[in-house]
Amino acid sequence: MPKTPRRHQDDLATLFSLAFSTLNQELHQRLVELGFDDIRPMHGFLFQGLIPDGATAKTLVELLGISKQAVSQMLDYLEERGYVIRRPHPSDGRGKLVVLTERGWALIKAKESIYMNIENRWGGIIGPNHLNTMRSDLKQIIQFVGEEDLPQKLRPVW
Amino acid sequence: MPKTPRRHQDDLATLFSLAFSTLNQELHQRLVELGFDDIRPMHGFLFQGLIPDGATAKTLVELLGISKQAVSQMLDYLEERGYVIRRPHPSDGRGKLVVLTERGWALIKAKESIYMNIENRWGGIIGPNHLNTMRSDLKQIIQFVGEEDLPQKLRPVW
DNA sequence: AAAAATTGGTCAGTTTAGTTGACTTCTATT
DNA sequence: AATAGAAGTCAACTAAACTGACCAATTTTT
Repeated sequence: MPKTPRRHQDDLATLFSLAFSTLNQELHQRLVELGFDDIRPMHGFLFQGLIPDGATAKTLVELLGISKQAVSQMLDYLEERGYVIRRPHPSDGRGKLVVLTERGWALIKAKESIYMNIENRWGGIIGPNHLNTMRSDLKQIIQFVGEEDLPQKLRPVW
Repeated sequence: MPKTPRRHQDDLATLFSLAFSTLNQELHQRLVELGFDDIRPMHGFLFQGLIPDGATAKTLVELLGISKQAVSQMLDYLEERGYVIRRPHPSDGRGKLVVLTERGWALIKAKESIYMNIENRWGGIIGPNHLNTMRSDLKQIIQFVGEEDLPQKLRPVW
């Protein structure tokens, strides 16, 4: 009896999920090698919200689509480890402005360089044109769906 | 001062994540409408492992990339709710064979029909050719990476 | 200008979904 | 027959989200 190992399906949901997982595994593996061993996948989405001039927790809540308490906990974690600092908000006494520290910026740079490397390699597999087409197709779909279904929150994770 | 709402980035990781999230939100929203209100996203990957003739927990562990105890808990959950049953394994007294019930199959059919509908709509946005190209490009990349980095586990979530 | 409602954020406790460790039963290897 | 390995479960723990209650500052209403 031939051993036919169970293969993953090829519906889009599975493909997106595996592609994302692949990217993230390599990213975080390399970040660990560079000394960023305390960063979890979800943090990446938060960091993007802080570029370039920081953000309030409120903004991050909207971006991530999670509760404000969850965001606050993530910020505690990242502040303890020196990636961000919370400063009083310049114009709103209730709020705080979260900004990147030097270490936070170093992480961003490292992330960008790693992604660039991966995308180049992927371009080698399917060709740069296909990769660019994929990117713009995905952007189109996400934009379309985002406009169509305003009520539902579009969050980076499920 | 113009209100410039924070937009998502367009690196591939973000795009994959948003695309996946979009698919999953619509899928689960519709499943709830059809009465499948107790299914969580991760369950989908498990169900795929049960098509067509069931599987052992061991196989599911390899497919999902999580601990066997976690798989066992998921199976408890799904068995309680009538989606699967655990039968003694026909040839290995230690093992059990997990198979889909009628309700389990009904869920699979519903899922397939919903995905087909979504993919058709997406084909309308970027064109069917682009959608097919995207699918085959993703398959190529995942296959390539999977062969290259054998040690690391390729799991459907992070 | 005072009162009321809203907003940004935190504190505390809970839930969900995974983890590890210890164990039982059955199988495979000597 | 003895022992090592594999499939699966039980129990306890952890990570990361959640909800509810609350405080302080701001904005709106009267």
